[in-house]
Amino acid sequence: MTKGVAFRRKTMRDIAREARVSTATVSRVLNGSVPVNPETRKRVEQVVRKHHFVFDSLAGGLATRRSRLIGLIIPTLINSIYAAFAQASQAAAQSQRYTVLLGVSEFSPKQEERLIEQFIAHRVEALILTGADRPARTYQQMRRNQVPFIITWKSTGREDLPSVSFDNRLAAGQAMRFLFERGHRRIGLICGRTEVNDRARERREAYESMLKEHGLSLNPGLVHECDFEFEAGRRAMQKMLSRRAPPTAIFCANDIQAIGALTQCRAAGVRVPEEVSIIGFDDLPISTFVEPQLTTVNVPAAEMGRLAAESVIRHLATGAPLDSIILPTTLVIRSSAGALRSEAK
Amino acid sequence: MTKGVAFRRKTMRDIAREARVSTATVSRVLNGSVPVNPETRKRVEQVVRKHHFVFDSLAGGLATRRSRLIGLIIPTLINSIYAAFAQASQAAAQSQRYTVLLGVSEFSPKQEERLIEQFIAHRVEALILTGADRPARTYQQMRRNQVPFIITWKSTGREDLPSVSFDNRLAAGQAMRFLFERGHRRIGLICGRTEVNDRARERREAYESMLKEHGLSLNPGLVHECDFEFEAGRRAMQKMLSRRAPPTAIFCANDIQAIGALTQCRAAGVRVPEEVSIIGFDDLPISTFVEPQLTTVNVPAAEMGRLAAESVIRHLATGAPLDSIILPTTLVIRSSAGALRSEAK
DNA sequence: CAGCTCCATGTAAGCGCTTACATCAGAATC
DNA sequence: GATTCTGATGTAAGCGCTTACATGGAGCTG
Repeated sequence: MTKGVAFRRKTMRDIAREARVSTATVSRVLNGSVPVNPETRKRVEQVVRKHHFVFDSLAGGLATRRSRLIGLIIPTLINSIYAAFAQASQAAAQSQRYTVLLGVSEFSPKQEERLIEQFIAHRVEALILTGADRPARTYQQMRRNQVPFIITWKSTGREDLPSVSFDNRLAAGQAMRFLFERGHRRIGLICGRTEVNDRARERREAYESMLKEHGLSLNPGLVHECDFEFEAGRRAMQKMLSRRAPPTAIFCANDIQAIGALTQCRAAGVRVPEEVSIIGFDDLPISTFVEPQLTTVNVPAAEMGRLAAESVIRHLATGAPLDSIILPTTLVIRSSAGALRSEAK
Repeated sequence: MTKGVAFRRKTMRDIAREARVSTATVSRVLNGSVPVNPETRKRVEQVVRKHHFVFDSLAGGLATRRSRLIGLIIPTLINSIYAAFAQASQAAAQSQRYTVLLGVSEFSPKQEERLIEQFIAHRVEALILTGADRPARTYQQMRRNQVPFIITWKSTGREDLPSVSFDNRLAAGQAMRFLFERGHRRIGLICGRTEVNDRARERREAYESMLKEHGLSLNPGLVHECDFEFEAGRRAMQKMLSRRAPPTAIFCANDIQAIGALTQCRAAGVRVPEEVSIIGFDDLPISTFVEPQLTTVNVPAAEMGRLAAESVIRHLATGAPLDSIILPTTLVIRSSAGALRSEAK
């Protein structure tokens, strides 16, 4: 592996020497910005190819103050809805010759802050973030360093916090409305941990305010916050079912937990949707491959990822302001939720 | 956003001036390598904090020829087994102060090659790759640029292609052996596209050679290659079931397709495992949340991701050779596969 | 007290690019 | 033929770090 002499990659200087031009000309050929005599160009290109010259983005970035790097920070990849989002972002960035730095915060603001600082040190040109919930210090850090950022998965409604998202409240409302319209009143909620997840918080708020709207009081025993794991959803459902008056419907603020809940019903011999309706959130591909098929709220994860990257790149290229986008969500009615049966209440 | 004057981040020079030391001393304080007088150190640290100085990795990398960047290239994030792998890699890199460049190749060697070149331009210190199937040119490109790489998800058995993986053949063999031991002889295979996926190829080879070992001839109608989608698995199963003599067992080379297959059985009223046994591969979290629970081969995705990153970083730090690791896999017996019933044959 | 060590710090030359500015040959103008 | 213009190219000063080497003062030694 190690040669006798220290290894040195070819530099533009080497290319320049061999092509008998200056490094400036090599740079011009490579960037194709300024016109270069076709003969010279050809000569340079030949030498570049001959030596498999690879441009040094570190040096280039240092000189131009443009790294062609974008930072993407998500809370987890385990929930495949974020994976779909990340993949779409990466693809969009890639297609514009940007490279993605990936950070997984694991729902920890500390961890996220560390990632952001690290990414800024690497001179990312922009950041794509999940949710808006972070200390003011973190926002200052980005502003101070003039790093544009865009928030995803949560619509901020604030000029100074541009976002590409859907409306979590509205989306959760679609699910809850469905249940109310079908006659359900004793409705449980299973959702993510609201103290570290503002998307879950908004969905929970929608749940609570819809209850209030219908003159129902909040029953804390009907609300379970837990991790994004099938097993957590299952356990939450188990607790709900063991109540003297179990809910007739459950709104799960994500499909992972919904599938956990569904599984528990099956294990407990509780029929879905006859005895209890379950409604999910995300519309994961798996949701049509469980029994019964999951009624859920479709969220445009991939589109959001793509748009976030495109929008931030457009901003970098044109200086156009980063404005917020709100994408629609749709309730996908399948079989896991239905009308309240008389015998259930 | 835009100030009157062009924005300039604080540089080490600014810090040096204000702390009345040279940039060399600032650098020494920041890196903590060379001893610095405690008073001087404190003074510098104060100024650093006061101005929220952020180190410039581009400049630092240019000077040291070490970017603290690692490239991670996977075929997809949609199959959550790769997501788990990627997340573990990222976490391990993060914990050693490395940053991950993420590339998703979508099973395209062209795309992968582009990513690799781009990553080399960004001066990644190492690459973590999926599978060993790529043109010699791509390997040359990495070697020419002295970028160490490690192959994952496939054990190469070659010194010059270090890998952190499990043995796909062995693992697939575990599944097949289980079926043989339970009396199955007409066994179908559903797997990924072997022309773009050498992991799938190895699993298919194991399937074929186990058939041969048992004196069985390969029936092409019993083999389906398709994408990593539930729906693709479902369709493949549909075709199998519509045969005049459907297989009594199916080996699915990944859980996604296995779950698709399972779903199709349910839809077609074919009981699993009574009428047909289904065995998966990956042991995704979802596999215990489907009905019946999936018998599958557990692969150490997260551990592999972590080890790949750690091993490559150790190599960078110590120069220790990158040697290959083979991790064990285990067959997890649940309910979707069972003994051949007499009436089935 | 000359000579030596040792430690903390400074000096300055890069790292591999970009780009403002200078240069220069040839074409065009008068 | 002198002047001006134009287009292609070169020159060289950075970009913000690191680090080999130089420096200089303090503390020892004999």
